[in-house]
Amino acid sequence: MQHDAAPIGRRERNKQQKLERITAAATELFSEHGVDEVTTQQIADRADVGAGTLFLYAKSKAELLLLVHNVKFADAIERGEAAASGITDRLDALMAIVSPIVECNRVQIENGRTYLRELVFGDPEEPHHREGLALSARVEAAFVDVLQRDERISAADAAALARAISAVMFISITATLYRGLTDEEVVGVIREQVGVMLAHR
Amino acid sequence: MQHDAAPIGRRERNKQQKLERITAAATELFSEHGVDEVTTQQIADRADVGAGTLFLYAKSKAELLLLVHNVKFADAIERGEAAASGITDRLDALMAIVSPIVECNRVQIENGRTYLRELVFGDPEEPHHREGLALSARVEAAFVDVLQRDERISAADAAALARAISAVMFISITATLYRGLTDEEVVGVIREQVGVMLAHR
DNA sequence: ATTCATTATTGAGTTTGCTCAGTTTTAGGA
DNA sequence: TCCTAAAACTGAGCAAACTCAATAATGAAT
Repeated sequence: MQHDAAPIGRRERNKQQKLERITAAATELFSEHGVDEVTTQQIADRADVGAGTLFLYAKSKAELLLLVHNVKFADAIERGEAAASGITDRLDALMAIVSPIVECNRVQIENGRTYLRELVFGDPEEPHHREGLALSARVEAAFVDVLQRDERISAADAAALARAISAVMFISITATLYRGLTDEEVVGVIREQVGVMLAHR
Repeated sequence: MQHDAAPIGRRERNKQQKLERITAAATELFSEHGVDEVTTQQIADRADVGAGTLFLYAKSKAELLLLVHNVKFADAIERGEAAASGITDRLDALMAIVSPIVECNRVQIENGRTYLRELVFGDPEEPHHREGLALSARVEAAFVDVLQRDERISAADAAALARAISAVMFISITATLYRGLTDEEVVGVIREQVGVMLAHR
């Protein structure tokens, strides 16, 4: 055996396994109980690592949530991009991107809110945070793509509009004001605002 | 003496004085060191009350910041409203409301970010939070006022646009991405987005 | 003035995210 | 195989927001 040319020793393999156990533990516990109801100790226990070890793999509990939730966010974006490409109406296409994102951040509403909060307010130097920001950028790029189908909209204007749409989406998903609404109602609130932005264009 | 008809006994007076001491202590310490660098113990000490007493007057450290910062926010809004009323151009008028708000939340950037974060993510049942939300509503109303000067914009559209502008303002002030910008640059970023929203209207 | 129910205050104690000094494990050279 | 430096791991301990059982102050009724 061991015909593996890659420099992967026991050490590297162990690290990888630990990261996987931690990720799995955090994913399960967060989605079952919500991020606020889970202690880092519980995660460490289930991952079978020391309490301190956790923080070698993610610098904070928030980073741990980013690590876990980025996967779901990325999936939602992918679905949205695919859906949008098949829709000609601009507003409908934009909302096809928005919808899965709203949904994915409201499956466990506390987690979604905390995730987005961390994305805006957390430390952007941390690796999982960076990945989350990259995903956000990808969403804006998708908005720009749709907006640019209309050649009357300049690149600069499309970029500004995409930013504004992102801001509206963020607030509509996270604000406590909208906590009681259904996913569809939140999407409706966003659609209304985006619709007005596009009016006469 | 004591020709005061109001039912204000020693008890009520003491409570009022304590609240004032706490408010003063929090205001001074927060603005001098930033909310994250101040402990509730320090505030209690300077206000000359027990550590537990603090939480009878504000349910959390965040509520304490809301209590303190609401005053500055209200002042900024007032100035903005006054300035906007003397400006005919719609975009300029909107930005006259935005500018003081951006400024006031960037005097001590950490406090401004935490304040706005708490406004969106905190417990809206708490009294000082409610007041903050009322101030936010007042800002949106001011936006609506300006937008409604153009009778081609329906009431519903004005309300939707006002919400969107608020969202853009929130993100532009708080996002870590813009941390390095000057106040003027942040205002510029907002102006660009609001300008595009209003284009062709 | 005395009693006493109500309200306000207190600070020691709890919880929990996170740190760090000490220990164990690994890889590779002699 | 043994030695050693570097890397990884650990859990006791720290800090700080917040709680709560015990205590004190208040004011109305007698």
